[in-house]
Amino acid sequence: MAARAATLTDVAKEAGVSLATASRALNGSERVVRAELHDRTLAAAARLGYTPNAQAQSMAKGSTDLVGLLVNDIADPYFSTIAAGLATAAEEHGLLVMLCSTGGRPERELELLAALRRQRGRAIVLAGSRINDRAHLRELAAHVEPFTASGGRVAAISEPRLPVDTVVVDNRRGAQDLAVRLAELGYRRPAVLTGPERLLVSRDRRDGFLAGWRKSADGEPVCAAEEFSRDGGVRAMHRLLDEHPDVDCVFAINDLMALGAMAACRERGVRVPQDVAVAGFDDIATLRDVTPGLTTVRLPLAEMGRMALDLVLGTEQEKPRRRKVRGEVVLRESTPGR
Amino acid sequence: MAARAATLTDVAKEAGVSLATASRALNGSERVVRAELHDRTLAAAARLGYTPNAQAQSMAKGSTDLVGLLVNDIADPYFSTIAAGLATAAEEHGLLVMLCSTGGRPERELELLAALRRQRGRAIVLAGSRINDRAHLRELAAHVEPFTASGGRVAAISEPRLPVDTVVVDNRRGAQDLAVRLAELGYRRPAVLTGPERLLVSRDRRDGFLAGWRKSADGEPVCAAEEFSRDGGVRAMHRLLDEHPDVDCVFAINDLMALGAMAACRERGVRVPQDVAVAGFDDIATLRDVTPGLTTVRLPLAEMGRMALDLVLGTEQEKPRRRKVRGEVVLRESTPGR
DNA sequence: ACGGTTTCGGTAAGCGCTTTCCAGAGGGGC
DNA sequence: GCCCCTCTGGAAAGCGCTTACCGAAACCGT
Repeated sequence: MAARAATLTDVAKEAGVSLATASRALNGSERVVRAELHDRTLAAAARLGYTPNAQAQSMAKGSTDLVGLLVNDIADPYFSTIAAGLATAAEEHGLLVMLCSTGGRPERELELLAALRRQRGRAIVLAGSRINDRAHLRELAAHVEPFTASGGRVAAISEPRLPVDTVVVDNRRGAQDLAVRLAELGYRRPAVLTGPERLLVSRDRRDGFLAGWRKSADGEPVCAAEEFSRDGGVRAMHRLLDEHPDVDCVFAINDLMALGAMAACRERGVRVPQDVAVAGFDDIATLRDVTPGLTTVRLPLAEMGRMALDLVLGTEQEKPRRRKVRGEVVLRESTPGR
Repeated sequence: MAARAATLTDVAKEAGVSLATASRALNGSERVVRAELHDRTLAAAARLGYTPNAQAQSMAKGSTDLVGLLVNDIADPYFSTIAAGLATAAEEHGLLVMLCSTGGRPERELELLAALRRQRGRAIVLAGSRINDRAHLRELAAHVEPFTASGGRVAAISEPRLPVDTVVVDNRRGAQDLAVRLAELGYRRPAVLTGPERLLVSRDRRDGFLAGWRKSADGEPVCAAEEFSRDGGVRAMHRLLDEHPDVDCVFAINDLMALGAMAACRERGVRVPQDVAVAGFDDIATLRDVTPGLTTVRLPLAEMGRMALDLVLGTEQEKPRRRKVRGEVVLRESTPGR
């Protein structure tokens, strides 16, 4: 049971070669080992069920093949799609991903960042939304700085608040485009279902929507803030319908909230889209088949994961790079127009 | 830039204490260090931005706080929900999760298992569906055996095909229960949309359904096999409607395929549930709001992740343990009955 | 006051690898 | 026949930590 795992020393002994030779035959590459010894070593390794100890290897080499990924919630399709994209890219580079879920808790984000730092990964990707909190941002930066200073690389997928390479989602612009389209479709009494104020995504999307709307139509959108989730969408929509039963279209800050909003409408017998139109943001794949088809702003989520890995693996630049990602409005049946 | 990260030796020097003292003050716990030296060390560490090197620590200690999780596809809500459950449990134990996505490719599964083994994690959880392939199963076992032999722990979430602790999903039973309920609801011309034959989940659910059906009604269900995904569901449903336009209810082997099936119906103007009823399996959270509400078999996915971690962290038993998970039929509007 | 027991720093031996450096063997050119 | 070079194996020095083990100092009871 607790028989120690076979070590390289064991293999060397078993094969009757030196430690150095065993290492070269099994893992190293530069130096050539005579065919006979080579085979003998491999045979011995197989016999003992030897697997190199990655920890020891990376200590000796001074580098790892780990990259860390920090997300808000891995069960959220937004993040799991990003993670999948990043994982695919990581595979191509022979890297292993350490995926950590913060649950949106800032303290936990710091803890996990520290843990990732301890692991001495080659790079870390921060995929959660930044929150509007100077103190937390400072602490984050305090972790990031020494990591990058000692050769680690960090990238973020979110708002460009950290001095690191960032895949910036143009949330304002996407929401603005959507607002313009909705106004063009003839809606006149809009509402916005937002997440918590401190979440930058939420703020940016709302502000973008407001800006777009003001540009193209009269009437100020009403807002309802709730938790950033399906259930938050339900609650926000109920409140909205209580307080402003006359709205004719609703922009939910993400698809999950939009889903909740539609569910709330169903509960009350409010018809979508006849009585009220609904739109979301993200274009979550599993939600492309809801009925009525949900109008949304498509984000290339998997691609964003890949981009972040590219940034973090590319050669370091003087200044943090910014890769902008634009969302594309996708009109579906939930907003047929008036 | 590439200035080496601060090491414990640096800290010790900076604080004017010995390496041992620094180690004890910062990481070790047993031995007490006089308050003055303790503070001096912490101050020095802070000044240098020191972070312990987890690799070195675990080499020295001979144990890690890593647990590996192998899934088929992290973008699939089935797996991401399991992953989230396991991650939550891992957090409570202070463990870090290395999440790897195999993409359903058996070779990749082996590669990743080897990689995880190299990392010398404390435990590994295999969450993919087993496939019906003796050779592959043997290779898998060949990796698992030496890992467990040297003190590593392994658990699986799937079919009990591997000699390791397993969270067994009673797929047959769940599908059988569903078949019985559908028969009771008065359906008479059933069909099954399955995934690839080699996937055990797929086979078990289909066989369970067939068994349940035969028990409770006449008429043999027709089957259509396709890829295990939303798009597979679309294709399977189209084929089914071409070849057997008279089916009155369809059981798709998972919710994603069911979603595809519903989409296919919509494309053709076939009404769900009036013309054909649809049911799925898993009860994916994001799909609970599709319309019509999808009848399905609920699996406690997050809980399963947690159970797997418990198994793998619990004390080792002589025999592999099996924790059975039953699915619970949830009837919704997609199967109102005839 | 003295042996025995704590208490607490420090020294050094690993943990499992990689890699530098050295040495011996063999080969080629003159 | 000798020197120099190439080729390949092995010895050993780390990589950054933890943790026996040792020894000095402080403290106890008698």
